[in-house]
Amino acid sequence: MADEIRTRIAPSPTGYLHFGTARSALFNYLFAKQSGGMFILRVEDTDTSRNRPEYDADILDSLNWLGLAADRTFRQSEALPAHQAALRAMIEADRAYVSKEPAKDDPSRTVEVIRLRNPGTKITFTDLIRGDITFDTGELGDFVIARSMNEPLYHLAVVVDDHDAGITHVIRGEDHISNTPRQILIQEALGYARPQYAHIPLILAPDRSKMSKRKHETSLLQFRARGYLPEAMVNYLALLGWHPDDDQELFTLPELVCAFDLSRIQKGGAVFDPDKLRWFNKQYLGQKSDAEFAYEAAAVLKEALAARGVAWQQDTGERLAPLLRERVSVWEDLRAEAEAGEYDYFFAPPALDASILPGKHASAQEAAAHLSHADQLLSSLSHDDYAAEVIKEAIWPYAEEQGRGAVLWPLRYALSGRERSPDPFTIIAAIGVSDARARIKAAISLLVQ
RNA sequence: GGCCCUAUCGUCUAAUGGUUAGGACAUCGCCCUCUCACGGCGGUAAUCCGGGUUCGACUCCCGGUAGGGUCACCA
Repeated sequence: MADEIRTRIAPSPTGYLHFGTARSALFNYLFAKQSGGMFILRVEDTDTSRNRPEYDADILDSLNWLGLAADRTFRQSEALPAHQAALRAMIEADRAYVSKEPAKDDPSRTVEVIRLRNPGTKITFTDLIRGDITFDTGELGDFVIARSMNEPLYHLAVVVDDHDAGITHVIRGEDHISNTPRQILIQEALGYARPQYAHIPLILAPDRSKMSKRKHETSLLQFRARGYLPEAMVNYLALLGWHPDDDQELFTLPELVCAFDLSRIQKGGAVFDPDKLRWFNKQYLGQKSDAEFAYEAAAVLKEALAARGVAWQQDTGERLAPLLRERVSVWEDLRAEAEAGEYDYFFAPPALDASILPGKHASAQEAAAHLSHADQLLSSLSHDDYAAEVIKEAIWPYAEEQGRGAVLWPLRYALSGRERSPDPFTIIAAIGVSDARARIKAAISLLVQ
């Protein structure tokens, strides 16, 4: 298919996959897929001094995790013969030449590098996002395209590989704009057709500088480990620099494929906003089935509680997990809260502070009386395992009559030992009636002593 | 510094000559409520500056200013 659209992403395995690269991958994927084209991954592994196998694996893992698996995968190092052939052709045609010059690291030694014979023309290319961009290539000089016949450099390798793979559209970060004229010069020396270019804006740090691995969290792996969902990542990244023609914000990957439009990509850089990512993550967490959510929440809780030595009870855990639905945006939040002891009281009686126990609406005496009455009401429930609604029905009329604050605060505090927590009925449903009554009795004795 | 790119609420953005400049996140307030969370309702908040062009500029042109990118025998 001569007019099939082919795009590519070309990361180098010198670090964990950066989410800027992930967004480039997403845009390339969307653009190719919406016309039934091909999305190609080329691992640029020619810098042997900086490559690491684990980074190579991480690129693949991360792309798969996002659902952006490539149709074909290449390693740039495999294309050395093609690079050499291109170099020979250029030298033969006198579009490049071997230059003997002092070595950079050791000027006393002479080396041979291969330089492009730069015609120094003005190059204008049409960027699909920014329009025509013109460079005067005379300023570039006869730049080096290979360290030797066996060591092609970036610009040469990119041009040859893109050509050989039949890449029709180069969609990449804005930081490559100034690389484009060099690559066009090489294309012209080789007699290759020019692909279409689209330079997408960069993802910026809050100070509007380029995100750096040093100062910011940029690896996709890290977001995954913190409990972000791939759907949220994809959705957020898509909207960072692109916008549909209406106000829709929630998109699945297939929906993005349909809605995506290169011409609606923003020109200016976009500041990464963790809060909005969290919001997206919450939306997708909310779409999980109850069973799936509870299973994953329980796993996070269990691990965190084990770390602080709190004995996990499976039945309580299973009743607690669904309650977390509206309280979690990202799994790491839940983990952090659990590790800080926020959920201990579901598994062990809390320590109580007698001065807080009565709350604002009741004296110590009144609170004790209310607790005692609540205990009595609970005693009418014959077994342990009731839904929160049933427990509420048992206690609510009394609370209405006596003042909700006066009854419910002491009750809730007696059960949780916390000034902030879910409502008492929910807690009782999770820990069981008999356990709840034991805590209430303990609270009463604290008040009357 | 040279070259290149960019410029709408705090942030992501909509509006491609005529809108009370719209939406989302964040934020604030109110409601719900024993507390927290969730939810509902509402508010604050923006066209970088200066010139043109035009009956009319967020929108087009020019000039400033600001920010960013890039200037390797790295990718």
